[in-house]
Amino acid sequence: MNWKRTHYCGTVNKELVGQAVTLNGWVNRRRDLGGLIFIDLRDRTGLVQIVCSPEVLSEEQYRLAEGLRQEYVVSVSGVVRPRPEGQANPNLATGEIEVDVQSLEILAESKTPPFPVDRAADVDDTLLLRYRYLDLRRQPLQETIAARHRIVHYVRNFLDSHGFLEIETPMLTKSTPEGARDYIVPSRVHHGKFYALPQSPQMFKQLLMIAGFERYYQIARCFRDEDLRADRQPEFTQIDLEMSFVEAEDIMNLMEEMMIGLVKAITGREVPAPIPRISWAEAMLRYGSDKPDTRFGMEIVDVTDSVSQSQFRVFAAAIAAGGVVRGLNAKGCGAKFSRREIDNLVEEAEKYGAKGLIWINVGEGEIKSPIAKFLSEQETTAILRKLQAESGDLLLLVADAAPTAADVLGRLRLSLGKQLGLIDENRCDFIWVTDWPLFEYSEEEGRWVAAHHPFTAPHDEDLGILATDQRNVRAKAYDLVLNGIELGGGSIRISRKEVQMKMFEALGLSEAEVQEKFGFFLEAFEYGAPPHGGIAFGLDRLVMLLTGRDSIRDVIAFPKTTSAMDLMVGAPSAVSPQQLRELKLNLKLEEN
RNA sequence: GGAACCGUGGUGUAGUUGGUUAACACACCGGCCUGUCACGCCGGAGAUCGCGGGUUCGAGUCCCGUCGGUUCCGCCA
Repeated sequence: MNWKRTHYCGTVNKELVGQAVTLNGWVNRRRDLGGLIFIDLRDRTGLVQIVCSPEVLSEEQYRLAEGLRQEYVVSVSGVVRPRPEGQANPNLATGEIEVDVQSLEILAESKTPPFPVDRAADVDDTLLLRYRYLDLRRQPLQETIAARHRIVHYVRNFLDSHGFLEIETPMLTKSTPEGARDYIVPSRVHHGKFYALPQSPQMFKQLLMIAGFERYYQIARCFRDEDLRADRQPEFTQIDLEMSFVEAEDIMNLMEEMMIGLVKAITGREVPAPIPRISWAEAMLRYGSDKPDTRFGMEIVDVTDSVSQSQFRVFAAAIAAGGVVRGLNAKGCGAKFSRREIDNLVEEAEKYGAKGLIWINVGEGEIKSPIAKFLSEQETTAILRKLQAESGDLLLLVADAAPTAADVLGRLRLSLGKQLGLIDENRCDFIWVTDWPLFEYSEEEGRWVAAHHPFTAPHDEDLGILATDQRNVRAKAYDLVLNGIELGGGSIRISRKEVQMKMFEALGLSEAEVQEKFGFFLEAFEYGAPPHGGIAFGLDRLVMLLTGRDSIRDVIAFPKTTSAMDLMVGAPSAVSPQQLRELKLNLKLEEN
């Protein structure tokens, strides 16, 4: 018997009635009625019912059919026929027909699976991950992994049609000082020396620009040895690209064309072009976040000017220290919230790092607030006007240093937006956040560090203050944000050596350090580096959003647990003494 | 590094105030069953309650530790 399939299970339909077909697949479920056996046969396209009848099959073949169990792999040949009157199954795409089996072959038996493969059950993750190949057989994961393929395929086609070349870069590379903790790999040939797995192909893609490829991309695996989250794995994939002879505009325009097309292709949704843009400073002011969720309003308003002369000590002290007073209007919550609920908001704000949260409950012609008596008539009126307060509203104010006020109100805004059901889950709100600060101050290290990475170009107008006024240097950097989630970011890079040297100087790196870490890179810039820039998107997060999953593990075929273990293969694991000897490594494990 | 929640037959759960025989459904095994589709009916097997220690006459239950999972903070672009 030839066991090779002529059709896929999920594609057998009425048009094939009367035709002989051969199907391959797994036994999803069997219903043995004694003298008649129904089997749902499953392959990656779906299910189809096959019928084994003693009137058609030989005794030997029927006995084979009786022995079938879940997850057996079989090949069946038979004739497609309509189901009898009233026996159609509307829940099945192939529910109007069935296959009358004439011969069957067991290609592989299966042990009873450790968890049900054929139906949704909330099984312990440990078990699902240990038997990941069985979990992957289930419909939702099959669909997600297939969607991931379609997304990558779309991106490859798009970039190919725009002249990009897919070029691989090394996985065994060099540890760099800035950024995340590296995964390191010992060298056997060079004792005591280590490779690092790339956190991103950043320097390589810039070198490819210097090499004259002009347009590069890569579906690049990246590694960061940091603690995991629902949306963070230690190895993840970036859609990474770089272009020469372009400005930020060019990259953003091309990328929004790609993203809008991708969303259309995968979800069928129309996203209107152009994607709105907002500067980082404005995003922080209005949304209190560098990745604003623009699916709802409730924007933050600065009222510092209105209370600059205030006698109220909390306001006066914050302003005297160079801080701000900002607030947001929780529409209708004044009338709706109990005192208890308002107190919870205060507590929440304190958890986010605020010294306190001032609330004003706006009533009909009067206000209720613990600070009502400290504010002058004019101040109150100005605050109400700026926040467009109406009767029934609840105003929430924070007086603090600008970054803290922004952060606290930004988080409160998101939390209230969720709590009040203001977020329309069906919306697909992209926004570009541009003009990021080039530096941020690291309290831990007591110096300015690169906000993005040290190759990001500053704005031309800010070149003069590069090493003197780090706080106010803006970068030619842009992030693409979708529904409050950062999808990716990039920048125009520094392409002149003297600017790069000034950048390192501003970061407080010594000449020797620069030579040791980046010498090869700087040298390349002496041989004709074109102006260039690029961007990288987190593929896993993108797939997660486009398929509506809520964990990155659902979009990676073989993911790791929150403690960075692969429960299927059992990694990480000990290595043999022989391997350690070759590497000249001694383990000095601390007791307990 | 820190916090919270979870861990009971193969799977999902129940298990009262600590009380002696750990319950239910599905899956599994055997029998019956020719139109099922979460097939049905009858019967059966299957658990040292994640692991270690403690309190107690007695621990699935209380306490401590530990391992594993998940979520969050720190960390991470």
